[in-house]
Amino acid sequence: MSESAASERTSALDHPYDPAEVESHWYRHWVEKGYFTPQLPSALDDATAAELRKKAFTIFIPPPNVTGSLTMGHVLVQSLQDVVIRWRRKEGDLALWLPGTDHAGIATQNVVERMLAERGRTRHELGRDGFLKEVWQWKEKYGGLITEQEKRLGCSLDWTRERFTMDEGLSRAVNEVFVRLYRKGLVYRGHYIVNWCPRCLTALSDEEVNHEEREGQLWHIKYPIKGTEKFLTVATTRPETMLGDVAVAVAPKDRRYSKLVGKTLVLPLMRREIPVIADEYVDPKFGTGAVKVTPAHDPNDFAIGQRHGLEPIVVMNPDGTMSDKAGDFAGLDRFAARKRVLERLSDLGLLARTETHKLSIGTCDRCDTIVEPYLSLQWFVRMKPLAEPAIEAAKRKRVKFFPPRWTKVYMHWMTHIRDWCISRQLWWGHRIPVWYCEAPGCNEIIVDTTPPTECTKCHGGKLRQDEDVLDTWFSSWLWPFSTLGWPERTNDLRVFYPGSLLVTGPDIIFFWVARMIMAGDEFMGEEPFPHVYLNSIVRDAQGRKMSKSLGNSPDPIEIMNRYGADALRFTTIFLTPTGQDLIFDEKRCETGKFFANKIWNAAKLVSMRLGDLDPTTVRDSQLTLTLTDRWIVSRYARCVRDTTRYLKTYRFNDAANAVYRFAWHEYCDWYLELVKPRWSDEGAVGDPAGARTARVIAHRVLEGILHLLHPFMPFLTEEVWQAIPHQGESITVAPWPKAKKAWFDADAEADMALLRDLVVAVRNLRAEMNLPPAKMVPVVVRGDEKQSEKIRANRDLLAPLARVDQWTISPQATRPGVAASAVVRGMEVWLPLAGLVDLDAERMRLAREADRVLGDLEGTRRKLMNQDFLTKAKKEVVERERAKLAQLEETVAKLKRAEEALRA
RNA sequence: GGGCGAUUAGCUCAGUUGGUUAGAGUGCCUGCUUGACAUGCAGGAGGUCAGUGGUUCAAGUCCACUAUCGCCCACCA
Repeated sequence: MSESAASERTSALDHPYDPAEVESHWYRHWVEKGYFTPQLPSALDDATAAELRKKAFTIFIPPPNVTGSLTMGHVLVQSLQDVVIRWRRKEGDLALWLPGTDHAGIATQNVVERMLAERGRTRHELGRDGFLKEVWQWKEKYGGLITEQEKRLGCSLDWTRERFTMDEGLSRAVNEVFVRLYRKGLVYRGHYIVNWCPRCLTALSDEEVNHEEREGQLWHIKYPIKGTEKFLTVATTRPETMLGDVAVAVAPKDRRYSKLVGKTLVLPLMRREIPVIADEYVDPKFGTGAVKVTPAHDPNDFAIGQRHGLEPIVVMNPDGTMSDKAGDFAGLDRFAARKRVLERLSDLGLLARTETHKLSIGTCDRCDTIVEPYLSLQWFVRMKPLAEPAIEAAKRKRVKFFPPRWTKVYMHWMTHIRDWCISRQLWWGHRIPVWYCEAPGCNEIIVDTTPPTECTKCHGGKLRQDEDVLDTWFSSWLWPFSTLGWPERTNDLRVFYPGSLLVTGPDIIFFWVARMIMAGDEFMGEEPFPHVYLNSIVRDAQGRKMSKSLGNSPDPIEIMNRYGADALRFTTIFLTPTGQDLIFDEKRCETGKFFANKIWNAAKLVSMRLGDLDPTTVRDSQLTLTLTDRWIVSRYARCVRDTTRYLKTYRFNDAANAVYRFAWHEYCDWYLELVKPRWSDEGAVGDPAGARTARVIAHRVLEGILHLLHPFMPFLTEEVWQAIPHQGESITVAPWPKAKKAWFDADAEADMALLRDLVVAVRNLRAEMNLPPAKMVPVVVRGDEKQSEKIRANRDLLAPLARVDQWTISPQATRPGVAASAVVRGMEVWLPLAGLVDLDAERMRLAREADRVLGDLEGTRRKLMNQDFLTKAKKEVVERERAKLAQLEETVAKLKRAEEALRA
């Protein structure tokens, strides 16, 4: 490398670390270079496809809502995926991370309707087409916000393959799936009780309803028995539904009521005559043992009604007001009606009593309105047949969950699966591909992927498409293959399906994960991914889930502005516990920022000291490794091995931790400090080979750290890597480090541990004695031959770290008069400090230390006196205890001697 | 009503198949403008591992029960 290049290089790091600057330009560069876009040949024969398939590593992003903006939850999920995909890319895989957004039917429609409301308009004024035009406009304008934020975060997504669930291609897949399932008899239409949101005015699936336990009331109402003065008392939590009662049911074997079965009651307030029937469903022990039957407003009652041939009466309108079938109460809101009904019953003396009662209440996932069980005509998917292969997949471990406990949650839902209500009374979404012939008397239903021009039966041209759209998740569950071009057998589909990993929150296991597995099995014959990693839920310092509505989620963009995207990513992952929730506090981002700064400065130091040496051209044979070099190389190898291993098992925080600890506390704190004297210019004069080695090793390990850190901190690592000597055009695509076996050096690690302990002991003594750091001290060490030899050989290395100017090291060394002392690995270490030592304080310190050791010694001694331990414990454990005992006894003796010496 | 998870330093968490003195980050205390970094360096204090009982030579780790907190599932009106 030339002079000028070298100085240019140095200047790149020659200013303080500024994340905003570092993160401002790389993303565009990466995208322009196409690093995130795996290329396939346009003509792809099967053999080549199979080859590429082996190299492919695919992650499908959980598509965020187009209405969304980045939350801390997204930051965590996206960062985790980016870590994996960047790591796999560096490992040489054909890595695809496919981006996109979800049209989010209800959520988006709500947002746009709110916007219209601000302009004083409603969607009904605009009409269906006009409204949809508004939504698309809105989507064009704001739909890109979250994807821009993903770029800011550094997500290495392939934007050339970006998808939206309402894209033409994905819509085709949706229609195809609907039609196939219909023809297989797995999609059907019918009148059933569904969850109805009176605010959103649509049906919901069971998963879109949240159940909350609330304190409510159980009202006991007296129904007069026709032709008598007597009553039959029923209990209910929703008295307004009595207006739609068509019967009262009792348990068949309930003696109390057996005489009443078949008799007629007069429904209060409605004066309708209804029968008393017997049905197994009724639990005689609950309430009064008599149940009012309202088939149009309760799923159980609906079933009872069907068994007994009772006609349901719908007493409520879709918006939650009472219908014209509700007599005097028509037009009242359901809760006003409830109050009124109770008042009237009370006036009539028909309210027997009221008791408090815990009940679970269903609310709309989107708007929190209390959901109403409501009889209506909807489309459903028969789920049992789809669930079977998906259950097998988990049983046979073709799909594995991380952490594994989520498997149970998945299995429980799968084995208790119920049919999926997929029609929504909305405008924004995939229109159901069903047409009804309007020719008089025809009634033909046409289900097809493309709009028919005439009736298949009567050839009439008057066709009306079903008004409803499909549940948002009906497109999301196809995501892993619809995004790749299915139903066409595209090259992308052949190479990238199935994917490799899914990362998502446990809250959408049912909504999305389970359904994707079912769709994969059904339409591709193969599960969409072998591994599902469920990430932590992000909570605030008080442990509350971070959410928009609570307003307790900080804006990630602001955090990035303050700390940097790298810091945010690193911190989030560093903090996320495997399988537990993440408690996030913005201030913690300092961890990441300070670490980035540390790396920056270490690189600056190394870069400065390299001078005009280009370490990438130096061969191993030109190096002469010292103990320090061998040690850091060995520790580095360990770090590479550990980090890679943690990534493989999705222990992301451990991976981040491993790099952090090694880079900071081994490489910076010890290695760089240890080599400083060697690679200084003076050192180079005396020992040019040694100086070169120190520079090259420092550079190599630094570069290795950058590689390991790159998935976590992409911007910083690219900037620094580009600023130091390197080969290749981007760290993004430079190979992931491999730990060579030969790098592991147990001897070097053991020797360094001894030297480190000694340095720490001396520092410790200095601190206890309140010696200023500038003051140099003499040190006397008495250890065995081997220890003395090691220390003597490396004393120049230790001198600057321990601030020692004069060493006495020998097995025969003696106490130098008045001294502070310590025992390290059996070695006695003295700081001769006549006049400086506070004798009393030092004696007390030694006594305390001896006490502590004595405690351990007692425990060990007791163990070794236990006959059972000696005979039953493993031999090496006993041996270890014996060695420990000897060592402890020696240490105590030495400490005692030191203490006594101070008495004299 | 079922199921799951958590309980280890002031705070947030590690702690593999039981086996040296239970670790890390952060916070706290002390001392340092040591030519990369005060976003730093060095040193230190701080824990009866929620409780009880059991298995074992040996339990933070395995088993049972209890307590507290959190989450999920469930059509008792």
